[in-house]
Amino acid sequence: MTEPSLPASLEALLASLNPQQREAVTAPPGPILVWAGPGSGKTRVLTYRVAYLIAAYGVSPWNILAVTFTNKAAREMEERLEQLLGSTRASGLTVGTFHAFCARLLRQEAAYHPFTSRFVIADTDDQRRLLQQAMKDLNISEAYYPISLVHTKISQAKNAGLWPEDYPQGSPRDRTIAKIYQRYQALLEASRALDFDDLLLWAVRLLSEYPGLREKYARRYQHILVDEFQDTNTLQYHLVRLLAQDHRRLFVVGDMDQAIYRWRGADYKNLERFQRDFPEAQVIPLEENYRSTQFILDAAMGVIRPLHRKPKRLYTRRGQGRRVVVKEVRDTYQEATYVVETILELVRAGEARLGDVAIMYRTNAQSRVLEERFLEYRLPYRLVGAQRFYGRREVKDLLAYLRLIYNPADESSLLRIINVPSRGIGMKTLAALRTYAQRQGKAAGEVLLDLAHDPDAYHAVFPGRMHRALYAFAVQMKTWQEEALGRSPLALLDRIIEDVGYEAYVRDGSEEGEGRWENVQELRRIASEYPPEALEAFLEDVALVSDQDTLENGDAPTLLTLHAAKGLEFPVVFIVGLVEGLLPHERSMHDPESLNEERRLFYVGITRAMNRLYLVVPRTRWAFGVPEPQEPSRFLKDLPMEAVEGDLLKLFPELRRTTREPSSRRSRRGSRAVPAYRVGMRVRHARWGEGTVVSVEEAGGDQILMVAFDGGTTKPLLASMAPLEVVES
DNA sequence: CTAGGAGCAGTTTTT
DNA sequence: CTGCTCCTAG
Repeated sequence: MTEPSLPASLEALLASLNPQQREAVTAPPGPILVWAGPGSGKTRVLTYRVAYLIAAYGVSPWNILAVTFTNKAAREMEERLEQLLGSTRASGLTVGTFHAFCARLLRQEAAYHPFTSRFVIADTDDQRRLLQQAMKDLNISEAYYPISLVHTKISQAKNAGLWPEDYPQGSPRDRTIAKIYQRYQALLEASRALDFDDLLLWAVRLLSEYPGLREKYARRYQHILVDEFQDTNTLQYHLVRLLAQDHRRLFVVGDMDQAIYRWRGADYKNLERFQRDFPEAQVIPLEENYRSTQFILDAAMGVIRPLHRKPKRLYTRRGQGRRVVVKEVRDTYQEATYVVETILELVRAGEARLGDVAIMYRTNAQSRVLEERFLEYRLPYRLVGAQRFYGRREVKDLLAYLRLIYNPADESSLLRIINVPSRGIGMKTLAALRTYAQRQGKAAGEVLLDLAHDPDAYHAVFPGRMHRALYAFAVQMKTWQEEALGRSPLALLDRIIEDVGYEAYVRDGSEEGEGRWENVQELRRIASEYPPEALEAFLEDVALVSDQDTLENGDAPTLLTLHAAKGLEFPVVFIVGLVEGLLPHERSMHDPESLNEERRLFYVGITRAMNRLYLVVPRTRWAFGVPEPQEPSRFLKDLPMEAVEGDLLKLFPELRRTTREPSSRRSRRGSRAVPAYRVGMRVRHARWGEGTVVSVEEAGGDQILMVAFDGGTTKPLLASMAPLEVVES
């Protein structure tokens, strides 16, 4: 490509970037890896990069694919580009999550897979249901193979790109899981449903198996950009590589320290894989932080420090700012009170508005106590979490109706609502229907449609009472399906609510019933945003909503998990429940890699804060109604004392001594830090000469090393004390 | 077939 | 303390 000529508007835009950002935005098309620290303006860089490609190189938006981590991020990028380029020049761009992109591809290319374009996306509930069914079919006991375990195993296999026939057959257990996996896939296929992982798995299969198809997409997407690359999984990486391997115009942005989705198959090693597959890639770091004040960055560096050989540098020009507050409280109730009272103080002092504040926690369950306190104080709040809404029974019921109308083969939706509200179709009737359907090789929903069409033919199949109950429902279903064409999702929804008497069913006079009815209204509101004929889009969107997508604008504090906080920023951040067992979570404590991930999660939380950061430690937590004493999180010990005020020393009296020791690891800032030693490193000792580190044991913030010196002796050494330097890492 | 009660098990993070 | 499954009586 020739040297681009720039419109004046773009010149001005580039002038607003720092040199590293500008380098990333204007780098000649090719493989590019941007190492973006927190708050370094990576969203801006991504957006401007797209704008630059369009404006400077004349690339058509049609030829650009940008993969974002959430739908919200996709929407924001589109809006920003429209502002930058005008809606005409920005239109035609493909932006979205991996899942959304794959779903679109699979609808487009229905000829290449067995699902037809009218497939539904199986959510976690559906997956459980189908797994249950699969195991029942195979006579496998849930006692030995808990659904959750089987689900995890299968999901992991899929995310590694393994089909049932590829599943490792090592142990008897593996063979059993492979069998379940196979049956589960068959059930999905019969329901014309794909689970979340299938979207990726099938997309990658089609692109790998059909070179023509791959070329078609690779030719269309001449430029590919991927955000949050450290959290891509193997399949996603394959997908990107399939599309970019020829033209190699692949722009990825990532930060290993923010890798927090290993548990769902993400692998930050994809960053290394990328550099191996695209050795000519230009690597551009974004180092300056524009978000946080220095004390907050110091805290972040302290926490992430043990994961690095070399200390990580994060710097800002925003000044030191206020110290990070560490607060010890008696229990989670006092914790909630502290959070609310502190917010009120900040607001009263004019230091923050309600909407500036975020409260982050490790597990969703922790939000409850906080919510209660907000209600008590009559303070508004925003709760982030898609499951919170879309997981509700009434919402799932109504969506199941819509899904069934869209795809009558959708067995789990049928099972869900065929007797909700109850219409006399019980276990017996249902069993008869399913047995018959199975014998006919049809889906139960399709049998029902047929029954509605020709009831007389079924008198021999279903005895009197059964026939009547099934027929009544079948007719409704058929009517809805005929009406679905040309109707808007909202109109259809209203029709269903009306026909089945869903309002009376939900509003049983209780307060809870009113709450559920409100949820129905909220679902109607969401549906109302879709035009006629948009049932498919509506169903797909609600299936793929991310937590962040539910974050609305408004002047109220935000409650969210640390995972959901990724990519966001807030002037004031509280991180609550900083105790052993929650952060790090007890289920992550026994595996070093998971433990590191918990540490990164804390790092992500800290780096969301712009001006004020509060870390709260409740010393008691109620588990199953019983008080449990809590130990403060081990990660707090890594906070640099100078950046912190409050109860840190009260929580860890032993830190007091350590600070005074000039030779200790946590010595004064600015003095040479002791490196984090790792097995295999080459080191030089003042007395013993060079050697290799053969083992490392973490010990109270220090390391005990065994070093095999080249002279033949092996010595134990304390990292902070020994006159050691690293020769080669 | 439904409703209601007793008894039970269980808490990570999410597309 | 919850939310679920299982069981029994109408």
